[in-house]
Amino acid sequence: MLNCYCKNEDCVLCGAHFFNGEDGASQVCDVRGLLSRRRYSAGETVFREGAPCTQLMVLRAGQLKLTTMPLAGREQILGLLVAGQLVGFETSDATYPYTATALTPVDVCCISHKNMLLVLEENPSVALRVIQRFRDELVQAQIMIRNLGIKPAHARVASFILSLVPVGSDAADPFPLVLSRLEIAELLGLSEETVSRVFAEFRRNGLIEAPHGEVRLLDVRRVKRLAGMGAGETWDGI
Amino acid sequence: MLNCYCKNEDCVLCGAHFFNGEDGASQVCDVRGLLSRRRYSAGETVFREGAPCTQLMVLRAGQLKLTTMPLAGREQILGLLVAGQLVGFETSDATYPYTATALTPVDVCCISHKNMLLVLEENPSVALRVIQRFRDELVQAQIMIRNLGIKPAHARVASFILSLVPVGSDAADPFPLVLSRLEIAELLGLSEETVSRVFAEFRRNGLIEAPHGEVRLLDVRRVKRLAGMGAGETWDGI
DNA sequence: CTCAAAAATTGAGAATTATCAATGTAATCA
DNA sequence: TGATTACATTGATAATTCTCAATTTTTGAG
Repeated sequence: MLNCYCKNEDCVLCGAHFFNGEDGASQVCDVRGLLSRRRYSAGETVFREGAPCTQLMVLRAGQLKLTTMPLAGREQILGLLVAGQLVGFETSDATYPYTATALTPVDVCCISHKNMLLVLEENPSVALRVIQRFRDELVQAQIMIRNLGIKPAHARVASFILSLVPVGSDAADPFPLVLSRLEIAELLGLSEETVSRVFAEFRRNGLIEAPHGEVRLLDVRRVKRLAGMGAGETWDGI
Repeated sequence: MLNCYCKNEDCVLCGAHFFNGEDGASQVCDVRGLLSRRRYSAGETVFREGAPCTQLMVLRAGQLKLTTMPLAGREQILGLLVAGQLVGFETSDATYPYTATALTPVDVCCISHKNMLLVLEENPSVALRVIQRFRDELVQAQIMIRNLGIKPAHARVASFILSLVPVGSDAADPFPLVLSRLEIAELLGLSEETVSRVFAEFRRNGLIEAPHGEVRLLDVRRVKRLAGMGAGETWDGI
């Protein structure tokens, strides 16, 4: 039995998956007391860029957006976090390098860096999991770099829409869209108006339906083709 | 005494800094036999995107660029690696997610993933170091995202030039530029011509000198101001 | 339910950047 | 050295995207 708040199997800190040894349930997690749980409602700031960073958090439920200080009025969303991801790892200057804001109601497990070090030192498998999470985030960031660097507006929006499709769901089912047009723009490095226009164009061309707060893919093939499209390839020939 | 190829103190795998315990030199690294060393000359491909990924490498000397498969003719450089950084960590599908090319003569220490796992399991402090490296790379990637997302061409080029200044050197000293204009363009998400024009403009305005293969900052203040500049701020008013 | 506020859409014109094309310059090799 | 090739610069034009402004739609409060 696991002495911590988390229930599901693949919590980085305390899921059975992580703390149990090769032989199944024989090893037991003992991080009760090290963990605390917090909840935030949609729109709340979880932490602000520059604030002291002393806790590592595991996102248990909900979605977060990470943003930097606006530069010349514009904000840039650095990434979105979903359940299972880590945030707030120790920095060289012990301050958060970005602001985290809840996009939906959010549930996090917190552990102080000091305690996290103890856990890591005693549980090599946890360290491996943590490394794996960071690697995944790095891969995500590299995908963003690629998108921002070479893709024109339609392709960015198409990629973004595809990235929203929940894993294991039928691509034809509608899915929720928690970001506003402005937030999508901030994520994709575009203006709000450009995002709106691309959505309109996709709708006109029968690629998607986009009632408020959700999206439905009508033509996955074409959206995928657009998403992979680099600059210079024609749009309406597809 | 350390039984491995690496000599300097902060090698992730075998530097004294990493393997020795709190009490100094009492713990000894024993990774001889696990490590192999490889060298590449400038322009050589270290590994190619999609190739089987079985080794973790520590860049000992030189610089690497990481690129993805060109999309519609354009390549995107995902990042540059300098001495001390890790590359080739295990992926979910056991293939490299990008191509690594030597920009200068390069020297790497290699270790198989299997052996790396052993090292990580036995040396928690190595795991912490590895996590730290990944976090640093993630921070780097986020800086790139911010640059690509919100900065106009001049600001990107200015940031790039500033990022080249070797740490601890006088900012007024010239420093080498190993990337071609095209490579800079691929890194910054611009066209080769735009990069060339911005360099020309910087030169005309007395901000830099840029003889072949190197750069020298003539007016650090103004370059810094430009680097921080977002879209919409005027350029020639500075 | 109605009104006020916020978000999304649409249009027109301006700014930035890309593309195409030509020319200049530097490095390389026989 | 001269020829060849790659790299860099510059100009003219086109495409993309942004900005500003005006509407329309949606949301939430009372």
